[in-house]
Amino acid sequence: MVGKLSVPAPRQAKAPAVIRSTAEFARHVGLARTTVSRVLNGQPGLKQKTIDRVQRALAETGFTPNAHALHLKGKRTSMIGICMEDFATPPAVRKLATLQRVLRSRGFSSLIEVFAPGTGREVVRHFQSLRVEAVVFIGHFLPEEIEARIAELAAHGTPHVVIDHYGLKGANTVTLDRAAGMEAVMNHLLDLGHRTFGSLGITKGRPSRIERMAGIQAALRARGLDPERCLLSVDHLHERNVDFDYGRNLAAGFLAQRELPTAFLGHNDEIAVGALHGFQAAGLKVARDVSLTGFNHQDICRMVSPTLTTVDQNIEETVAVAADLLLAQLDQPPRARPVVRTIKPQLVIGGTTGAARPSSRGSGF
Amino acid sequence: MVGKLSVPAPRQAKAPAVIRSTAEFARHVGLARTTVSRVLNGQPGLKQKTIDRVQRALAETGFTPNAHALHLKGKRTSMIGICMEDFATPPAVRKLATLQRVLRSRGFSSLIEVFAPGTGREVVRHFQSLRVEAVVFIGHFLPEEIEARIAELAAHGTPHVVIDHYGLKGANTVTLDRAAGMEAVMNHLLDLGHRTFGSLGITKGRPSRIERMAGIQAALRARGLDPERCLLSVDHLHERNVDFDYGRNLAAGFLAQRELPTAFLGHNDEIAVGALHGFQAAGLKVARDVSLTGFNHQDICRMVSPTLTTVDQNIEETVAVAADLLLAQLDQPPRARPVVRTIKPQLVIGGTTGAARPSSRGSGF
DNA sequence: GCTTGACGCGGACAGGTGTCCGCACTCCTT
DNA sequence: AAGGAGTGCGGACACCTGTCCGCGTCAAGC
Repeated sequence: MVGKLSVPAPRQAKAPAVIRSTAEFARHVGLARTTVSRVLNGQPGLKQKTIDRVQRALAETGFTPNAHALHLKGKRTSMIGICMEDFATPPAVRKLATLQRVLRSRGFSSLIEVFAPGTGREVVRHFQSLRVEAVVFIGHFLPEEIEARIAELAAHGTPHVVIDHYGLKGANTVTLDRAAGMEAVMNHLLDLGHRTFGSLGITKGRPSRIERMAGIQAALRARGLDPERCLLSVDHLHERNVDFDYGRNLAAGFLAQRELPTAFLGHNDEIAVGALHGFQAAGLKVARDVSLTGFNHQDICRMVSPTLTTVDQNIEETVAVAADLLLAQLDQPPRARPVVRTIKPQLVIGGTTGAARPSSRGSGF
Repeated sequence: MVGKLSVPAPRQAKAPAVIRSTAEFARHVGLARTTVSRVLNGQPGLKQKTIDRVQRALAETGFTPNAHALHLKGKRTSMIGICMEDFATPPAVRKLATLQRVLRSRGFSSLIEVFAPGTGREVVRHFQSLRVEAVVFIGHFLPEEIEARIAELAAHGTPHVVIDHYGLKGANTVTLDRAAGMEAVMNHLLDLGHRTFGSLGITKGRPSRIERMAGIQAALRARGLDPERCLLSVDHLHERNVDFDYGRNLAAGFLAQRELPTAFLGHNDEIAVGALHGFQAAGLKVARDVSLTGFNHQDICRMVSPTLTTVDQNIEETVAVAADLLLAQLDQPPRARPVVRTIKPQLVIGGTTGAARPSSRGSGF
């Protein structure tokens, strides 16, 4: 009775072909459709023997009620739409993985699409047609496009949350406080005696209180230093294509200059690792000759030598906050104003940062 | 008329709240439900003016027919269930990303779940209840569990394909020919004069013609060499936890031995990079003193110095073949016998492999 | 002004589900 | 043996859609 799970289904069975509805299933069991339905939904007033009969047939045939019909009857779809910028950014993938796990544990399934420029309308329409209960955006997008989509979602009463893209109008947002991250990095370096800093891809973006540059400037000013003179850059000289190569080129660019900062701030870990190789190739000993930091705390930070000082994104917390924010909206009337939460990152000290050399090549300081 | 996309919806509009059905939408437009339906489905016999009226309202309200009701009417769900082993393995994530893109381009959406041991039944049941059109498995799973799930899918006439897990009974499979990959690696190293090889995590798994060890042995035998004497291992001495650390530990393990092979075969890129650091920390110059290879051709291969010689998985082809195999099953009766396809990988030569030193520490050869 | 064709309306059905309700059968109890 | 509780049956409805069909309406052509 139990071990009868033969693999491809016996050839000449009385096989009810494939059971596709409760009606067929009931016929197969020899009961009325309503009776089966009552068993499936745990209603009282049924003999234990009958219940067992249905359960057994259920296990044997693997029949499952049609989720679409259930939804039509008013049951929630328990589907969450997730829009990814791409699958190529490791931290974004980690957020997706974490989010999927969290949603799963709360009984939701994840419908994942890539939200490429121009396809946004289509993607969101598709989610709407499937009546997803909410939509999550992970990454950075074209502001006008995502704002339009969020407006559409709001018009339909579909909750949403944006992870990482800060400053969108009308958007519930959870994002890392990158300023705090850079401030921690700067304080670490300043404590080590560094006074001149090279930017590796960190540029002034749309100014905001949580943007990287804001944290750098705040840390410098807090010690009475002038950001204009302390922070150097050769970013404009190089094209950003592959981050690793970009980092190496930036390092070479700095080395070609007259004045060399004592510390370098990588926009992310790949760029920092690229610069690490650039410096090492030039014969410098990183940490002793120059200090170097990354951002994101990816696996690669531990896979280089010395290990990279970097900033951890606190992805678990980010996703937990985002999920809470999202699910809290499900059974409530839409909020009047969007909610914005920032997450504090954490400095991870590795082997690429050390005390500033008393006298570098002369920094004009 | 067109620019009226105000963001949070005007406060005191005559707002038809949220339009959830064609009936409501039709009422909003001022037409009969059937008329609207005809417009939506492009049926003839309608005045252009009427069509325009509906289209305009459609654009304004963003109404979308309920996909679940459509499916109930017989329309295909166009959903594919994807079971991932995890999100932590970069090559697996790249396969997922590629597959998602390919499926999207063919009009299918991806429902992604993690197929953790013990949860398989639940996951597949969930897919079945949503009436997905097919299921893809990416990664390695418990053989009995996945075989049972595939049998269930087959019983319901749901097509499937397994990517990467070779040797499952009754499973349509697309997998990399790892033996061919290792054979290419070995021929490359043999051509460079190497005769003794250290295994970095490559063990004899379930023997099959496409398993790594088979390729190593084939290459050695083709040159009249004895695998038993040429291939050395200290794998058993160390615990495999974090691959990078494992690789470094293995390198240290070999260095502690009396005889040092001239070439080392990494089970994957992380292990190889770990070993690279291990060797470099011991003062060896990789490529000159020892050669080293990885597997998978991840980004990290170019981010170490020297760049890692490795094997590319040909992920694009793998996924294309898998998708074709999957979609070909959609409109056809189930095959009697499962289809198994193997993909040829490609050697990528980097800077970690070089000519064998004429006289190593003595290899007993 | 009348005929005719074009066009929109509204009722009906199917698809799978859960639930309600009246009915009939079975089996136990007295 | 008869009453009654327990239990299963089957019809009906709603959910939302696409489609068919008969009917009403309106405008154009003569």
